[in-house]
Amino acid sequence: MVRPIRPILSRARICAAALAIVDRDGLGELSMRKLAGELGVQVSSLYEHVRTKDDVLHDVANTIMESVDVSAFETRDWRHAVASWARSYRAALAAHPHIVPFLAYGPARREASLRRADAVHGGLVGAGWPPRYATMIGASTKYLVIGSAMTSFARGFEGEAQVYVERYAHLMDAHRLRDHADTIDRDSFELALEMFLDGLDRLHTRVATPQGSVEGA
Amino acid sequence: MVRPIRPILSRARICAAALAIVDRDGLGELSMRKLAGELGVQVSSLYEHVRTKDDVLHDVANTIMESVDVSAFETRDWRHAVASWARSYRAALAAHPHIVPFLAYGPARREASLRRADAVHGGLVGAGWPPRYATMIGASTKYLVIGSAMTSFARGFEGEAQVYVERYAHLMDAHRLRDHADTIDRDSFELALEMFLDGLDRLHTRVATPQGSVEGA
DNA sequence: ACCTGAACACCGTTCAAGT
DNA sequence: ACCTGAACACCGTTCAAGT
Repeated sequence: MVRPIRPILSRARICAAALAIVDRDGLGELSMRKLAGELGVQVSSLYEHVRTKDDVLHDVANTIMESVDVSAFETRDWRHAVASWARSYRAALAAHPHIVPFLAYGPARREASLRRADAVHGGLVGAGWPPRYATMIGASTKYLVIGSAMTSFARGFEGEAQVYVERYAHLMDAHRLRDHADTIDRDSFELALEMFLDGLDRLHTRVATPQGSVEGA
Repeated sequence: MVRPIRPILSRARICAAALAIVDRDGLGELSMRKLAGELGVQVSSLYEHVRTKDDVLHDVANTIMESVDVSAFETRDWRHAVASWARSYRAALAAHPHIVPFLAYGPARREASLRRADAVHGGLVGAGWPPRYATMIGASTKYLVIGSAMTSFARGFEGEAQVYVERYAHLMDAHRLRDHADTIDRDSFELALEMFLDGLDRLHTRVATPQGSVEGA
């Protein structure tokens, strides 16, 4: 292998390669040695650019979180904003199911997450929600998205489906079953979101301050 | 060390010791060697009783899931049943926060989980919900519990809190902050649950079959 | 500055051997 | 049946050394 004049490695290249491995092989299959191998480099070279494996995963998680769209909070339609944020959030996780456990587990001190949280909170307060409720609505919505992502994407990598396949093998094949599970998951998420928003709608008329009024921090 | 006449090890003892380590040191700190060490035994002895480390963790997860109370579904008050199931479920996870990532990630083919799922589904159908809605309500509630457990218990082991502590060190100490975070999490969970149930209440009057009528499987 | 090669202290799991 | 001790093929991370 020819020694390159310019550096092979960079933080961004390492992050991209790590995401590719996680997406392809799963979170448990990511190792620094494999990562180095795919980049055509020795393991220890990675440590010139990243502090630790955890560091790499945080980078990956940050990248994914950056694709979550919170722009709808710039309007005053809080209901639509929460719904579109939640759907965008869920879609971002669905695009990289294998990393969800890390993303959900790790503390939310990732920059991208904090910035999104600010947008959500600000948007809700701007729409008349008291700050305390804005915080709770943000947290609740996150629960729904994370919970949905965890339980639905976790399924199917191994388990559950097989149980039903064995039991009802004559009824439907695995492929149809997987599609069915995906539909149930999406529908359940949408139902929860709609019911939650319906409930909030009625609460809003009781607790919201008139729009435009100033709220204490 | 004296060689005992009767067996030292058993599946139950291994499971109990594993849970103790996970609760005390965290999921990442559980290793077969440490487990063996605490049981006063060599690593390889464990493999006489369990097939794999994953096997041990599934046992632990099953134990925890067995403490979830679904007895409220024996009544016809579906709203109270869902609420008390959700709270019991969340409490069970709160009692063993470190294992939540495993519990949430692993496919739900654990026996205890499946039996609970049956009780929930049956109870909702008995209360007049069409089977399709019963499935979705069960899934949605699970999302909320898992999401709440993941995001709230994940925080605090490292991260987030520290950020605020550094920033607002003069405002409050870490202890008060942790309490505050716990309160926010509980309140957010309760808000989401109430709003969800409020939404469902109105839906119920539109889609439910008269109680006592027979539903197709 | 960037990468190498060897080493350290760990893993989960297996297996022949002892009692 | 139950446990031991050694081994295998892995980990993440460090560090002196090369260019």
